[in-house]
Amino acid sequence: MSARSTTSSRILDAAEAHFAERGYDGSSLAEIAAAVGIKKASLYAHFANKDALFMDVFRKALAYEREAAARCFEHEPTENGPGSSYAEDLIKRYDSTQQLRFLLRTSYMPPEKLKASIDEGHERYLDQLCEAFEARVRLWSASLSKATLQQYGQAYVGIIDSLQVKLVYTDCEQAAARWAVMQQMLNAALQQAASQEVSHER
Amino acid sequence: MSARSTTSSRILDAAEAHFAERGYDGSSLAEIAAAVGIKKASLYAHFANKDALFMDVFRKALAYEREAAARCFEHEPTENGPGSSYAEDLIKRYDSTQQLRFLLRTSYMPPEKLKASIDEGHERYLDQLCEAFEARVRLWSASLSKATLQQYGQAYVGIIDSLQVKLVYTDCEQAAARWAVMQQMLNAALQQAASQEVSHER
Amino acid sequence: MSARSTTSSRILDAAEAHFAERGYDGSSLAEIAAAVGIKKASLYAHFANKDALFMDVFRKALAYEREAAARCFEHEPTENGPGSSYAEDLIKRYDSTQQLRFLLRTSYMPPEKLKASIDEGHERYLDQLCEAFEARVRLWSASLSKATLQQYGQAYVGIIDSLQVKLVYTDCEQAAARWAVMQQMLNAALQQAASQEVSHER
Amino acid sequence: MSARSTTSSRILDAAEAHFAERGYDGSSLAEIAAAVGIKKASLYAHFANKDALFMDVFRKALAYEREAAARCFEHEPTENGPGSSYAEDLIKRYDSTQQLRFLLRTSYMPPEKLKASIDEGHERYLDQLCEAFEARVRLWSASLSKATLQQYGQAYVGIIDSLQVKLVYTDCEQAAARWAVMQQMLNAALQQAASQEVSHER
DNA sequence: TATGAATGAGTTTTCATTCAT
DNA sequence: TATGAATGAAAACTCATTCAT
Repeated sequence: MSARSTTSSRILDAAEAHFAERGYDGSSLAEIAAAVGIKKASLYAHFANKDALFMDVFRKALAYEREAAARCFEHEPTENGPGSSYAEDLIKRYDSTQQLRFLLRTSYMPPEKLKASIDEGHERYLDQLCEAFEARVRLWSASLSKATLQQYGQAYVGIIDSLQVKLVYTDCEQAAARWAVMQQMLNAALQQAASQEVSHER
Repeated sequence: MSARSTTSSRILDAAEAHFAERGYDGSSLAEIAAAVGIKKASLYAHFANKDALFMDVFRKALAYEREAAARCFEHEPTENGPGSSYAEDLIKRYDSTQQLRFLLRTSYMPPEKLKASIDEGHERYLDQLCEAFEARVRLWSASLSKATLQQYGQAYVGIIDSLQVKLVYTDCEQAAARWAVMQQMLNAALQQAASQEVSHER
Repeated sequence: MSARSTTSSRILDAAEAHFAERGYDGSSLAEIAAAVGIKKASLYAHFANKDALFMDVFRKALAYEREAAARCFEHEPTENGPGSSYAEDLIKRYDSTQQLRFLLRTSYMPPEKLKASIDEGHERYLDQLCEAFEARVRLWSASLSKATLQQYGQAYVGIIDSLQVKLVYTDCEQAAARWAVMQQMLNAALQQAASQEVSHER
Repeated sequence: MSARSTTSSRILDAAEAHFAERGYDGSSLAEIAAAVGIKKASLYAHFANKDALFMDVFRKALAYEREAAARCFEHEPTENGPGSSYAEDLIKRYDSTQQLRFLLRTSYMPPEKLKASIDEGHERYLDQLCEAFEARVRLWSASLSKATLQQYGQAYVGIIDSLQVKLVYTDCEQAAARWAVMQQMLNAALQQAASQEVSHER
């Protein structure tokens, strides 16, 4: 019924798990097929080749993450600190850690021959994040300069970076702890910046 | 005459470069040997096998990084914010990026079968960092509670994480920019904490 | 259609020939594949690895030999000396020398890492031989003691040993000659034993 | 002091052990060297190459066995059955089993490229055995025909074959048991032959 | 006499991929 | 859609041998 047959999506899941845990080079199609319960040759009835399978997994993971981010920023209550919805959602979505782990690993250490397409996708994600954050900050304080906004956009992405690293390689409790401190720092700094810029304006 | 023969250290360098760029699975001994200018069988006169070579590269890189960190914290001028020496040194040592890239990649995505030893080494590094930072903070403000200290130790490690990520996957200018904001946030938050704890004490 | 595909059984044959002539260590999968007319990677579509192939050849050869022995002892005419059918069949089956040579070589000089399984199989074969011979002797003369029976069972196995050695490493004519003398000796001794035990009984 | 330096003879011993247990192909010079406590390259200061080392071990083992046989037959008491001294000596010399195992393995499954020289040596040994036995039988009963003598020479060699197999692949107790029965059979048959030939002569 | 380093040839095994069925 | 069989390429590793020291 669905556009993608059950087998295809089971392959995507198994592939994601293997790629997340062992990377592109460390994952073999035979093992992925075995995890699905089919034979290696059968994979080719669903995907053109290993690269295509990998890129499908990547596109799916990236799309999911971008949509999650978009949703978070869209509905973020104004009383929360800017970007906190997404950060907290990231921690709450601990069950999708496999996908996140895949995404991180792939974004930062893409297989050489797929680097170009992956980098492009990853950058679009970071830009989206940056822009969404800046938009929230602008709502929160209209007075900040373009340069300052960008600066804090970068800082936010840095915090998300460190959060994801903690989340994926440690656990969600430690990630939550890290977020608590990071958020505090971020907000303190933003307030300071806002007050300074206001005084500057005069 | 030197402890490590020239060929052995050239192998270590070439291996580090390959492992950093392509990971354990993506690197082939044939290519590493070719980069050194020897035949692949000759590698086995210097290293027992691929794992041993990899672990030697890891140990060397880890030892270097830990020494660099130790040196930075030891000589850190008190007027600087805690942990800034190492953060700035990290950015300055951009030439050693290959080693750092290897270290990061390996620490966060170790080859499955070497995971145990690598994790152990990596944790020692993080602990060292955490402790050194806490010691600096204690010098800077003796009044902070144990819990607060630990919290900020974790935050510092998070900042170093995000710095390393930026450094390795973008460039040193953007890393410097990220550090500028991160440092500002960190110090603002630390001052806030210090003043709160003092008021608490009373 | 057949239980074993044509290619698989051709591999078994070629492997048997190589293992028989050069032993486990002296045989290379590349040569076996070449003898079959396939590429060495194709072997792995039929057998998990060299050990599995070797053990399959061993099991096949052992099963064949045990069945041949069982058949001989089952239909042995009572007028023949005990065990003569199998001994003579061994010599007649000169065409299956390759299998026999493989079996002997493997039983007495198993590759170290497969020694356990091979020893087990070989011992079952020797036990079968011993028991079958003892049963025939019992038919021939009911009066012999258990101990004497066992003794001659061992002697028979010894004769089969020496016969096989001669058969495999010289030729069937010399083996036939050896059997002639051995048989004469065996029967003479058996008669002597029978007469002694009878006199003992009284 | 001795013609062969201590190291050389230790190499011969280690090589014999390895070749006896694992065969020519299964033994590596590196392991032999390690067993001696020297490095692989050092072997070449003592032996031209693997083949030469192997042949030296073979020659030594063969010479030892031929001398042992010669000595046994020379001093064999006339009251013993012909060939019994050597058979019993074989069993008594259980400590030299390693050498015997090497000799058997090598004689019956020589490495292809050394087959010619080895076969030649082995045949000389068998001929010696045969002739020595025939000479003893002739002493024991002058009346046997040339053909009969040869026949029993072959039978004796067959018995020695089966004895060696038992000795090397089982243990000396079982070999002794086998010899007991075999000897009984041999002597019974010889007496029968002698009486027949005598009656024939008339 | 001993050895560290190097190497060509060869080993088993894995892998992604193809193709007829 | 699934698979058994086949394969070229490449992987890690071993081995006997050489040579300068």
